[in-house]
Amino acid sequence: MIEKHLLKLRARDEISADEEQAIRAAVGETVMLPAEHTFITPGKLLDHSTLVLDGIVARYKDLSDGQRQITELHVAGDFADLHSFTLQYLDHSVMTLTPARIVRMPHKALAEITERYPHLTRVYWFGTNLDAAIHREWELSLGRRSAIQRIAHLFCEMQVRLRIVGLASERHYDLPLTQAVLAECLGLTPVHVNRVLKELREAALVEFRSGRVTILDLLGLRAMADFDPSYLYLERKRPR
Amino acid sequence: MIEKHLLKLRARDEISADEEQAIRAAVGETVMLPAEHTFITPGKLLDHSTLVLDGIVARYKDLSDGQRQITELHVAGDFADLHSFTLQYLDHSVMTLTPARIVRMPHKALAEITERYPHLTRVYWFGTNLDAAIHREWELSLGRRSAIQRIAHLFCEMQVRLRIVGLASERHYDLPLTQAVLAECLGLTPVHVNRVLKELREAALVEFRSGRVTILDLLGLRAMADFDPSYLYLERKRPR
DNA sequence: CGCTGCTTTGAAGCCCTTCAAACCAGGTGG
DNA sequence: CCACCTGGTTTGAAGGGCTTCAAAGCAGCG
Repeated sequence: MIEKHLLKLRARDEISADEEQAIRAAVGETVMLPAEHTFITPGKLLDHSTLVLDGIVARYKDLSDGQRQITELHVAGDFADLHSFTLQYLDHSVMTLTPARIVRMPHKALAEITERYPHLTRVYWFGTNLDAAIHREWELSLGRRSAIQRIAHLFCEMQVRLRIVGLASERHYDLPLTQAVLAECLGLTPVHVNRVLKELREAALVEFRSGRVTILDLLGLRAMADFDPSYLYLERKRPR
Repeated sequence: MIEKHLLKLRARDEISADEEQAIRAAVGETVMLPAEHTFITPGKLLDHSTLVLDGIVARYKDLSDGQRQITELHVAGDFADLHSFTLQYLDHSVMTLTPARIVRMPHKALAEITERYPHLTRVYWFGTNLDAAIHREWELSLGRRSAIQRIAHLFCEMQVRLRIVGLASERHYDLPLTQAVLAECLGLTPVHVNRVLKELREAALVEFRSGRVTILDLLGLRAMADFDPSYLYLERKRPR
């Protein structure tokens, strides 16, 4: 059930059998959420965090004129809102983009983990810092990368993140999003996303069709995007 | 010495005298850094975090073509890199924009805090999550706000953050940055920042001259920016 | 088989960039 | 005490990347 979450954690640190057991004990029952469903809104007091088992989930912020910016995509194995444990309420919304399976971890259970499992606490603190690192990389994309670079970069990021949890190969993965949703991730209009996808296709770098990404030239795509995966913290520099 | 740091913490949570003492005991000597000095580079293993006492510090990321995006500004009272405690190395650089006074907190000392002061641990975890919230708001600015809105928003944010630590009044604060640095925060060119600053001045919303911000119309400025300070988590919804 | 939501394409326009140069203030040295 | 230098600011003109508006094409589905 939480296998993908464990895969994600173990890609960055050792997780003992004890710790694994603590995690398993902390989560509730599996819940199915429909697509396009906003299940966290800004300012609402929260008493649990949401672990994604399946499907794609987005954090987003709205402007008062209705414009929307997605600030991070979440996939199987991710907590969508682990930061609500310390923040209590969030500054953004969280919604499903596809139908999704989730489990909830009560903040009470998280509090117990922080009392009894100091290493696991640091692993989860690390987890929220990894989300922040992804935010920073998106700031760089939104601020300085061209449209074609932004799209290429997003496809590179998702390939790495999905690969960790066994949902991507070197060349393929499912990403069942519309071009309008991509536009909301990338600070672009749907029309322009469409045009740039065509460019990427014609440059034989990557194809995005019916919710599936096919990478035609991984190195070329990474070069186009100026993609450096180190912000995903998969390299362990030194064991503690 | 760390008074502004305590002001920042106490704006969001209670800090006991014991905890205050623990913080004071954890920091080393005051160090002066010159302006324009990059003191943290990506990938470098770190054994301490940096608390800013004075001056302005920036986190930034570079593209290989030399373009730079500042991902967050830090002011007196902020940790510039508290997240390095769990991350060990960073995905970005950190530099002084002005001469700065800092103190270092060894990760060893932070580790002891996490063992002996569970509440203070959560306060610091909260602190890194607050940085992430600022990153998200900047993603929204970079992705969806116009140039004039971005600048207005940054001035609103800095007014609130500096006010907390006693460095801003309702209408004035020092922000000794060049227009080129603002451009690197906002994903714009220096030329365009200049033009938009003129617009804001002529609209009688805000003036930025010789490193000082004068807000002429706070409500108008906030309306222009679609500024909502709740992402800075100054509202305590419920005591724990 | 027509509806619905998504994708694709075209044409026009604007926001911001690029390139270039003038302006200005503060600091330095003759 | 002014001439000079330097880094930052300001302004102009031209261009381009992305948006806007509009409509056609297309695939899945009841």
